[in-house]
Amino acid sequence: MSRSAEARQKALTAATDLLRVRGIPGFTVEEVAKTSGVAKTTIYRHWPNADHLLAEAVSCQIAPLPTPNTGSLEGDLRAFFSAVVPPESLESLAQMLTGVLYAATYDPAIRAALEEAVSRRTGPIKTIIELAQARGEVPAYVDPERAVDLVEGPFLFAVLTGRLTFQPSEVDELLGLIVAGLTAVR
Amino acid sequence: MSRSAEARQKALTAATDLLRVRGIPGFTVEEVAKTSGVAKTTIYRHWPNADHLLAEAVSCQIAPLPTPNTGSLEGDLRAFFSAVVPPESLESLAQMLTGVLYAATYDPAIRAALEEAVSRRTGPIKTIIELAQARGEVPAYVDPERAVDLVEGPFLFAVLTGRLTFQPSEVDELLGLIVAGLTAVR
Amino acid sequence: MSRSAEARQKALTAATDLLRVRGIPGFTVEEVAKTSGVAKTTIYRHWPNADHLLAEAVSCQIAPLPTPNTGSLEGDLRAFFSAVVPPESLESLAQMLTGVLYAATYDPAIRAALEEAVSRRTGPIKTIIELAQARGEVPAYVDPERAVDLVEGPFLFAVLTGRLTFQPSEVDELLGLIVAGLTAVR
Amino acid sequence: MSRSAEARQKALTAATDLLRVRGIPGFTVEEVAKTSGVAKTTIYRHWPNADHLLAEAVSCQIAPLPTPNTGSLEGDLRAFFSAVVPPESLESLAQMLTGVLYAATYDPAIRAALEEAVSRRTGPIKTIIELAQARGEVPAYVDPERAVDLVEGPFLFAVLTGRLTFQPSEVDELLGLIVAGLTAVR
DNA sequence: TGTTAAGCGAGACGGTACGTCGCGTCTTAAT
DNA sequence: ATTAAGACGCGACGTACCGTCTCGCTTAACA
Repeated sequence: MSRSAEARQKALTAATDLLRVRGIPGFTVEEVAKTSGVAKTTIYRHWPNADHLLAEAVSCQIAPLPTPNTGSLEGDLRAFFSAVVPPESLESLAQMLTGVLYAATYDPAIRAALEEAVSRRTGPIKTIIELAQARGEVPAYVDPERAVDLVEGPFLFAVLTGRLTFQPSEVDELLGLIVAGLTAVR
Repeated sequence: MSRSAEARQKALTAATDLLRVRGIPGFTVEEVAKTSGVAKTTIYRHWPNADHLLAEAVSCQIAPLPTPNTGSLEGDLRAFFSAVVPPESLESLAQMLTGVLYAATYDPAIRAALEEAVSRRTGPIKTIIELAQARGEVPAYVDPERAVDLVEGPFLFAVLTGRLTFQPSEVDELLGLIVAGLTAVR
Repeated sequence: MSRSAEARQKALTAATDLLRVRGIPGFTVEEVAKTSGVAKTTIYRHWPNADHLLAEAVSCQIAPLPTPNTGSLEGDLRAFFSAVVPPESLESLAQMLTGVLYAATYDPAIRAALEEAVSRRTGPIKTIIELAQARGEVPAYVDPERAVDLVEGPFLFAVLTGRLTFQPSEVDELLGLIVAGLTAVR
Repeated sequence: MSRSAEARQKALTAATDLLRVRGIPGFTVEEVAKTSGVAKTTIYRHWPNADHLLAEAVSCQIAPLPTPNTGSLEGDLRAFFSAVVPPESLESLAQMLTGVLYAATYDPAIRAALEEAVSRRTGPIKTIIELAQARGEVPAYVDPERAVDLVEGPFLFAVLTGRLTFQPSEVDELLGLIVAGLTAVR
């Protein structure tokens, strides 16, 4: 690994760790520099400002996602969410989510990074929907984009408002409503 | 109005204006003090820190919400959303939302204020659901809490990811899916 | 003493000490802040930048100067220089002098401060010259400004080039030449 | 010219130009490297640090000096100073002088270089003095070193304090006093 | 004439200090 | 007793140069 890439990686790792341990309020370029052994200057050579580093640190905490294919919409979604869910703490998840969502509102580059990260989630979901449409489970007139809103939205809302504990029963209930919405023919 | 209340009001008004004009990144206690003519000290006497002032400034931008009663679930929801929606700019809405959501993750008081604000929205929706259940439109076993997630979530998600322009057709489509989900009997 | 003046004084004292101990290369706003207990921000509230603080620290190391009146030019100058001379180390004197002289070349405000400090020295000398002219020791056509150049210059040059140890014999010799120059009638 | 010498020369030329155009505050190894096309690494291979490069850049702006021989002390000195004087701007002269004088205070190598440059001036002057002593114009007991202080000092002082415009009348006046000091028998 | 080692450019790195911004606290004088 | 005014301590920001460190590539001298 090139010298440059090594420094970058060390900084990013330290940033990710720091983020996990101290959360966004404790996330500081100065601290990242100190713990990583990478000079602050170098960090700023790789990221234009603290928020960008934060965004990448958040983004690289999002695991790569599977695109299950169980044969039914409900099975696929259930598989997807059971694969995705479990962060150590929902609160720190909420904090990171909101922190980055916020930063994205005033920085186009962060917004772009966020979109990329989001699409890593929405992509599989869209595929799931389209497979279901191919099978006839979901009517063809349903716009997959909106379907994604319907699938992701309720979970996001529940997490951000702190009203979801991600107990299986809750997830089941939500998924049931969502699947019903998608499969009902009108 | 008491002298104290007057200062508080002036500060809050200035804060709200500042928030609207410059957004969260430009929202500063120092600036609020300057534009309002209220001393910084005084502001800190009324709010424990900047985020609390911000939270209140955001919260008082949220208009009081109606609880429509059109006789059908779809009608009620449509009425509700058409009454609520369109702020000047979706972007500034997203910014304020994320900003406060973020602040709420590390400050319990703000979290409480946020919950209060959120419940001003979720309350009417819950009522709408319960009315629909009373009419038999929505099965009784549906937990109104989860129903609220289903109703609010998709819109929030679409707004935060910048994928909703709130054109009537989009809103219709989403509402269609949501209503289908809620009314389907399984 | 007002709070503000107190902070200023503490910073200035620390700056002066630091300058004496570590010289100009070790003179740092950050260090002044640390040793004085005055916040860096506050230092910058009192001085526009590091050089200005430096200039003041130097300037306040220059003791107030007497204007002797012994009745003869040579006696006056001898008294003046014997009162002024002995800094702990000629090297640190040279360093401070050159440092400030240099800073003055690119900063008008420092130049002004320097001029003030210089005039604290040139003033008494000019007076000495004028007294000597009144007594007839020095011809009337001699411009006191030039006379000051003649009096101060050789010492400055010798100090800056490190060729003066300020042994009495050296000083005597220089003063002898200077007095001769001033008193000769042409 | 060897490849190495060529790079050295290019760097030095660029340094000199940069110094003339932007003065010491704008004098930067980085900028020298950029404008000269010589890599920073190479520059550091030729000079141990920025100050040494600066010193050499200054030093090579000092023209070689004549040792006039007009037959009289006053004539010689007048010839010497008229040959030397007028740089484009006295201010930039003062800046370079003070800058190097300052650097010399904390770096022995620069001090040595400075001494060399200074001696290029003091040498001729000393010769002038000694010739004058041989002719009997200047008493034998005068130490040529001190005489040099007397000759150079006033001009240096006047330049550094910005009180000399080098108009002929000023120079004449100073020279008059200096010559008087040197030739007076006591 | 081919080989090799010294020297070069390019450019990132660790580091120190800079000067700035905003926070939340504190003091003082006026209302 | 509460306010306006404004300085303060603090922590982090992002920047500028410093002097160092690989890295390939050139080039000149030696085999």
